[in-house]
Amino acid sequence: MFRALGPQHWWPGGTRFEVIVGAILTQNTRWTNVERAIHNLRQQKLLSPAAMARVSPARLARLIRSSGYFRQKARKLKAFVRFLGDVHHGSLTKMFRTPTTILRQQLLSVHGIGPETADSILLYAGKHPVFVVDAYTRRILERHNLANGKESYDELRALFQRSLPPSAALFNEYHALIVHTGKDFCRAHAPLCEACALRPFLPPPPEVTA
DNA sequence: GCCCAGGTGGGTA
DNA sequence: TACCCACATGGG
Repeated sequence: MFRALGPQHWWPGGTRFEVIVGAILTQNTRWTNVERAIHNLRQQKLLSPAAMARVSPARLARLIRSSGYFRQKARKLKAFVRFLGDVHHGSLTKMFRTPTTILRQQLLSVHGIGPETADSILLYAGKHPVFVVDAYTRRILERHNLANGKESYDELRALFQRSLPPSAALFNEYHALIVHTGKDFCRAHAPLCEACALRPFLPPPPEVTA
């Protein structure tokens, strides 16, 4: 994938806080919709933990409207900056100095941060070597008979982390490439994929209803 | 019009 | 534990 598609440059320019905001806003949402919301927040100078802690939930929701679920996500952003203030004195530097497994547990306790968002924050904002699993990762593994669909998120994450060197740069690129190819991973890049080259793409069987 | 997107939390059995 | 469902905008 890397040879064919090159580096994906995920979250190269933004601040750590911007990456975290993006990770929350992009939940089940296209990145293009998130970009407008980020743009609004930057324009209003709200892309800092302190500023976001002060803004009203209603105004925050209005500014991030384009990213969908805007009331829920405003609440989630507020929950994160409150956590950051309460537990890490408002400092991302202090937060990311926390050992990976402990910080992961802390993040999972914050409203609106589930496993994928926690790992995206750890990896893309904090450069902690955790592998981010998403719906595409699961589909690709199932298609290649490396998973059966019953595994938990953490089991799939463990599969990658025990099979690869613990490199944040590698995990960054790998997850980004999986998301970039998305649902068309196998079809669009069949020449890269031995399993798919040998076995033409088949749509999933229709649901059988009782 | 319909489907889907870089999920998560709350409710019910 | 294992499903359901709400959350909501914007692009193909």
